[in-house]
Amino acid sequence: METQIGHIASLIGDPVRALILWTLLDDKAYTATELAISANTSPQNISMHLSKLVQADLLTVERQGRHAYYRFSKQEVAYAIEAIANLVPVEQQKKIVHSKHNAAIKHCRTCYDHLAGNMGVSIADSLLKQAVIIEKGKQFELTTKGAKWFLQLGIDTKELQQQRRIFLKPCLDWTERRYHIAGSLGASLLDTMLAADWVRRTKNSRAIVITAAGEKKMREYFR
Amino acid sequence: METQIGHIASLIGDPVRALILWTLLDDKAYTATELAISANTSPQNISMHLSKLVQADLLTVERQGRHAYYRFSKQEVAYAIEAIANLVPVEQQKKIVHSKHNAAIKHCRTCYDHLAGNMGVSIADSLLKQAVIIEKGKQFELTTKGAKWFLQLGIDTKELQQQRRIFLKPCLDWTERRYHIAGSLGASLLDTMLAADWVRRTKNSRAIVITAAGEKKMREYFR
DNA sequence: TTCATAGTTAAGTTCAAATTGAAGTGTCAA
DNA sequence: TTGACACTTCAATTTGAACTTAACTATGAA
Repeated sequence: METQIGHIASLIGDPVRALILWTLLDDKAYTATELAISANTSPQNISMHLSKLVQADLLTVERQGRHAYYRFSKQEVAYAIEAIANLVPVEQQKKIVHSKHNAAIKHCRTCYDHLAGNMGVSIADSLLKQAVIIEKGKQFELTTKGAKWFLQLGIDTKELQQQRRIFLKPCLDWTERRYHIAGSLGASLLDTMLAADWVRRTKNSRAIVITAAGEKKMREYFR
Repeated sequence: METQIGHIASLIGDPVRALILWTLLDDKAYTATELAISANTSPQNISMHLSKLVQADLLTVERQGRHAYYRFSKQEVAYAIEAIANLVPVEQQKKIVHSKHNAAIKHCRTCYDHLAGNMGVSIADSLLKQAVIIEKGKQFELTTKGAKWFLQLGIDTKELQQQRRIFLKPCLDWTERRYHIAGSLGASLLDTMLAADWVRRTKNSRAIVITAAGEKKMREYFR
């Protein structure tokens, strides 16, 4: 029995696999490529790791066409990971608080040209909280503080406002049923994040993956 | 955070450390040497592993004279290990049942010259169940089947019965408040187990440690 | 004091497991 | 049918962590 426990624990213990499991903690299915990006490793390597996790029945695969979707095989896997997370020494726990928020924004999609899904909604929330934007009636408005905030990211809001396209508007996300930022401002926010490699597009789908570097930066800017 | 989880999991994941943690699961304190014996490795090596576990705050040490007593630093450690144990595939779960019994007999002592404590009581129970011995009034009696059983272990019961010393009697263990096997039969059972390296005496105490090999054998003979 | 024991520390070796590189299978779209 | 893509497999390489050998500290008993 000790042997089996050791085996399971060592599976969770590898840095790459820990990242995989952490990513899957939102209980959604991810493709091998998505996981490779978020764990920052090669496709061959992620494939090797995933097959080990499947063999130990921590994960299951579902194959659809040329994609392989990986997810937890049972809830108990998440429980075990949370129990381990619970052992992380207190000095290092500050990071957990942010990470929990992170976990919530892990799954995200693009809505036409701007960020939607959990992530888009979370970003909109954060910007409202930081008074970068404010709600006016059924619209969003940029504050003067907000203009400076976007300038930090290299986004010139004055220039965007002169374009013909609608500058800023709330967009209702049908999965979240809450608002996120659309319009030219939302689009250039996404462009900036893609350019800075905070997030990457996956081919053939509207899914977006957050890179390791992006996670840090987003914590900084969106709390 | 993922990194921390990976770190903790890899600490649990090492075979030797998994054995240490499994041993400590009864929530008692063990010395380094006791743990070295039950994990079947060298003192230097166990010391290295223990210091890692202490540094990660999974264990705490208490030093008394020249002994170092190790125990879980908090209950959460046991929870995490149980959560991982919970992930062991069903085909391999049969072993758990035995192991739970095992955990129960892990802590044991000697009573004069025979096995007492949890282990002594468990062995007595097993021998009664297997009809190696039977209860007659307030005494134990060896069955003919039992004589053969002891012969398997290389113990000649006929010879023992001719000695002046009392052959077989129940002995009440004050910690367990239940009976175990004393008399010359109990003594030679312990001798045999020591000779076969199923268990070892620790110096300076009445404690007895079960070796890895002993665990297997005892499962075989005592179920 | 001397000797044995419990435990730790440090340097060197060994080995298993992650990674990389190269190549192959199957799917989808032009 | 061709090429791009998603994923996997296999051999070759690298590397990090466990283990070993050796030496040292501290406690306790003769």
